[in-house]
Amino acid sequence: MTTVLVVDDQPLQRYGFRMLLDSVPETEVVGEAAHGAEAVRKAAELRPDVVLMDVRMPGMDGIEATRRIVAAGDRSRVLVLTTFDIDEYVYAALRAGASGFLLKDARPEELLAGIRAVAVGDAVIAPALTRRLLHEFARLVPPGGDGSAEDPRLSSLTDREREILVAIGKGWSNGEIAGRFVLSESTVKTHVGRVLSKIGARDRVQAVIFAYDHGLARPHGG
Amino acid sequence: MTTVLVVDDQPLQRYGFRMLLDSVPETEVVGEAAHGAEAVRKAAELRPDVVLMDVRMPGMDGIEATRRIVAAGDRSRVLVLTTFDIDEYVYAALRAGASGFLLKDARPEELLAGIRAVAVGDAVIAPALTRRLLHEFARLVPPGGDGSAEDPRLSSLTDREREILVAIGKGWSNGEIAGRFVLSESTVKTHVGRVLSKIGARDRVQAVIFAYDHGLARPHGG
DNA sequence: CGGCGGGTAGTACCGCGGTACTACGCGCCC
DNA sequence: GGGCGCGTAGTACCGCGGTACTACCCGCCG
Repeated sequence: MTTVLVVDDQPLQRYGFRMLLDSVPETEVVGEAAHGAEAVRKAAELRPDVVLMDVRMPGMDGIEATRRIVAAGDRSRVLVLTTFDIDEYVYAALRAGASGFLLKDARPEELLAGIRAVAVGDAVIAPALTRRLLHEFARLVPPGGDGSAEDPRLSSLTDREREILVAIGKGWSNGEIAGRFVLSESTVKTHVGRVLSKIGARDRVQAVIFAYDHGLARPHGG
Repeated sequence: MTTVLVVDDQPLQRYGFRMLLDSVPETEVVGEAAHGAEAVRKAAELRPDVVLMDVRMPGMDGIEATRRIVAAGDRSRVLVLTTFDIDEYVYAALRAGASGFLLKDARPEELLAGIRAVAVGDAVIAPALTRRLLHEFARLVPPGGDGSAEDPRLSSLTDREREILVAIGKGWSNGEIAGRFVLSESTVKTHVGRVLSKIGARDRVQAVIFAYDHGLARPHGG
């Protein structure tokens, strides 16, 4: 038996969910909440297996409520529902720790399957959203090692030049690079010049951008 | 009617898929391939709506075959199947352009639902994999704009300064920024100087790095 | 042997970038 | 009114960065 907390500011919507979930033996609605604050409170009190969370609500929205419920660490999984598949909602919800994201136009069996999956620790994403999520994901995953053809400009760099480019990507000045690599600044300048010419960059600023775009430099966040 | 090309090195496995897919009216297996090279060839020849692709195969593997089929641009969608949910497979497959990734232990209706979704342009991920994918995704998605506390250095920037920082992140020179923003170069220098001082960067190179690390500049790939 | 790619190093030149400082118009608020 | 934040603009200065060109050493290969 999977216990569910239904969060939505529209009573009729909550009623619909309750009818659906209580109509099957495996799920049971143990509570309802009309806004984020109430959701957080009831989640802590009722400790449901799954929280069915609407995004758009007056006061505290579903994203913030999700963040707090997940942060509370009561093992409740949050399945976010929304009418609109706005990208920001999806990313924000996932970052907030949601275990799933479905559209309200999902068929009943899809919703039930989603709740089942979430309840056992899996995650679900509406197929229509998955496509964009994957596209975004592929863009974010660092290239390399997966066999995809490397940019010819990158391949044209010698090992040394690649090191120099990485160093540029760290924000080091020519003098700093010379120091760390135990080289003369003249040599560094020679390398830098060759790197810029090979990758088609006008100056080291564009080289940094190139390095980031090609995975030679990685965000260190914060 | 959805046409499907089944790719697997094991004849018995192909037989199973064909039986399943031909047992329902909405899908039809129009061809089979035993390895990557054959898959690429037959995909170009038969132009199926969906390619059901095994990962592990002798010779050209499913990933490389996926890459080539997608690159061919024949509008065939690739649904990758594997027995093992090795992370690298998933990421590599998605980067290769696969529209979906399912485990072979999926229930028949799940597989059919997956093919349906892929055929109409959506994407599917096995729930068990989705969880890890989301976790990874949340890690990769840059902070900012989603409610999480923003870096105080970033918040201290005025709107104008933020625009300037973005422009720096594009690799523009002061002169170019002045031209595009219709400003004098002096003004740009003033802004740049303030930006550098506020974010604690020594020069515009480090500003670019800051911009990337904080999601103000985004890779444009390639 | 000679040639070539790669790494190292130097000199000379110039311009963009960054800093310091001043200045003014504007909207806002006490 | 006076102050303040913000955006705008200017002048002056200097140094790092980028370019052009030359040069030498090393390992490899035809």
